[in-house]
Amino acid sequence: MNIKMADVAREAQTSIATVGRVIHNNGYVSKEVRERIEKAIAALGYVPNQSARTLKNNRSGMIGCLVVESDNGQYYRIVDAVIRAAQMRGFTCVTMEAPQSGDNQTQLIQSMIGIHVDGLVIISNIGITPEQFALLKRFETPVVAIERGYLEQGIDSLLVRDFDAVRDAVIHIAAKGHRRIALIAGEPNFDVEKQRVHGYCQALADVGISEEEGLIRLTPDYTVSSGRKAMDKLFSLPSPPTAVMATADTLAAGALQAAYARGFRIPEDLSIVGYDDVLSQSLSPAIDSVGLVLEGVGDMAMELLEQRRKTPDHPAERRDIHTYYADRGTVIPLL
Amino acid sequence: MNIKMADVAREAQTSIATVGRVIHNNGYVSKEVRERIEKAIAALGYVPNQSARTLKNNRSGMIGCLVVESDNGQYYRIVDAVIRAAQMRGFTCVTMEAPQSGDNQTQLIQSMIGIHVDGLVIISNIGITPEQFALLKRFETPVVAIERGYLEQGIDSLLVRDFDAVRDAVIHIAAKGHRRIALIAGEPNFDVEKQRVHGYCQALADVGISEEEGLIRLTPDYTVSSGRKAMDKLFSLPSPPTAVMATADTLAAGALQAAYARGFRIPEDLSIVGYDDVLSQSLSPAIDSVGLVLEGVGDMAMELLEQRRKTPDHPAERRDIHTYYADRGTVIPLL
DNA sequence: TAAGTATATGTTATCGTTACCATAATGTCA
DNA sequence: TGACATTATGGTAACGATAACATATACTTA
Repeated sequence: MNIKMADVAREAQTSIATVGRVIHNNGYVSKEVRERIEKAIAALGYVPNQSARTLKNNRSGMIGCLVVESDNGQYYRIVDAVIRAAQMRGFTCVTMEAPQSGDNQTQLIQSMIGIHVDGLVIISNIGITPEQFALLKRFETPVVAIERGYLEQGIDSLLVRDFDAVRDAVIHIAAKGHRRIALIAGEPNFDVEKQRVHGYCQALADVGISEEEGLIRLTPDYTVSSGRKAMDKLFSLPSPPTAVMATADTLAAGALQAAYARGFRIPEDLSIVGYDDVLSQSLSPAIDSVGLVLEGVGDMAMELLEQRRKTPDHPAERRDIHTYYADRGTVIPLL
Repeated sequence: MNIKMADVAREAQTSIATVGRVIHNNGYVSKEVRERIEKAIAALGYVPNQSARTLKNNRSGMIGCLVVESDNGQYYRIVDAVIRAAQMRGFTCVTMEAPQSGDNQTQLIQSMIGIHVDGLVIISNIGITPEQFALLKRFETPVVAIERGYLEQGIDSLLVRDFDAVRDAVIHIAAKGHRRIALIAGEPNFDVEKQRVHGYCQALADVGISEEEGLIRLTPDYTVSSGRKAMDKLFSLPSPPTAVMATADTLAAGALQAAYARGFRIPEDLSIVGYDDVLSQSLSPAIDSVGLVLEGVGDMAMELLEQRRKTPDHPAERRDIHTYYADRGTVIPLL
């Protein structure tokens, strides 16, 4: 039972065109007719057919959100921010998830084009191919990338300054007198993780500590048990670290488990800092962590899309997702 | 630059109808023409216009996912399951989030109707009004509810057997000899939480322990700090509990912090069980928790929608989201 | 050979909304 | 009293895909 404008027009004894004027609140409509139409809309429960509108207007009111799966699994917080920001501006968000496979992505991007999204947010740390971007360009779909950048391909990107965040955190640790600072990180296959490892190294260089290979543990994934194993390895070094920086809260949580298993106390026996600030306040004790300021992320993404829509040939822009350091007292001065 | 079937037809020197036959792989098409058309589709980068299809077919290929915000904040895992299941079946998922306000929901539901979703999944623990359901019914939109049920309103519902899960967990605790078993739960304003509290009480009755008001702590929210405060209160009882059941991992995490702050050890000094199994394996020690089996949830939702579409007047059906008990050894026999 | 069927292709009304165009009654100013 | 806005309303051709219908060969089979 689909009510359309024609039904409303009949009910209000007027024409489709006039109903359109009331709905869009433009043109001339007499008070009486307007009231009759409004009454008819309410009575019939008329809801505009979005497909017909999209077909006619070439604008769908939809924003696509393409998630290429990443191990660190924090993406849903970003998706959430995007959905909220889109909704706030009257857009609807369609979310699609791509397993890492690859060619499947092309299909999903075609679906996005098919439903004629007014903008596409890509959340990923693995590659979208140049051909895929070309496809999007052909359909004049504004695109913004989050987490991993594609600036060189002319795509506006919204990135975390992972390098700076880790560097600052490690400098903070060193400032408390620590000299043997370990790093537990994921495999630096992805740009994000490379930046973090690099930030750690830079910090050491900054404060004049020489890098020591044994203090860097790269795990195959971001699981708690990987963190635990990494910390175990660190503890069994001839001279173990007095502080540890983990590039994920899950890894830090594992490190904590390893420490407790050996009867160590936090932070007395080991200073520790996590990353993402998603688990850290739940641990015992709540630990320091680097968090992302997600409030503005959705809005920034929407702004970039809007800007790109208006000026499609503007050079690609990079914006920062800011970080904060949650100090919970788990980095203490070395005795 | 929008390529349509007419463009493909021109390029392949044939008619729109024949292009349609190739696209839908039905009717008769000669080998040569088919090849010409396929070549043209690839060359032009033709992508079907979904809006036009929806308009003509009255099917959008979209599933709506309406999230009415709940405090416990685990909803995104369910959304994720729904998105995956929808995608698996060739559907696209549009997600909308409703703040608890209320009337805003009507607007979102109208949007869903406007884009002509083929089915709507409602994830919420607060109310959708009968009028809103009536609206959906008028547009013949199949609906399935997750987390909170609306069986009495004829809506298929997918529910967690919270009552049984908590009851079983508490019985498990009691079986180890504990008699003073505390409960840390949220305010039972929502059905979900009521069920859990009720499950706890029932378990005590089952094993012949008399309920003791002081051992039940209801917190205003599900934050870690609320859990900590609740546990603090429990510890300051004249005779504190020897075991505690929390209805959220965050609450359990808080309880753990409170225990450590007093120098207690887990599980030697306090047996503990969490809920949701989302944080618990990251804690030190990893604690027992009740988890949800989310694998099948998306599929069940899709099945119910499909069923409802085929038989709109079938009586409302209830299905269970199963739970599991993750035993990590934090419930130990009472000495 | 007539009748029927399998193969192959093209024409066009329809879905619901929009926006441009036409029509016409009234009001206003030189 | 024309000329021209202003107000008010209605008709209809797109948008792109679909499927019903029309048409026309070639191939069987009675």
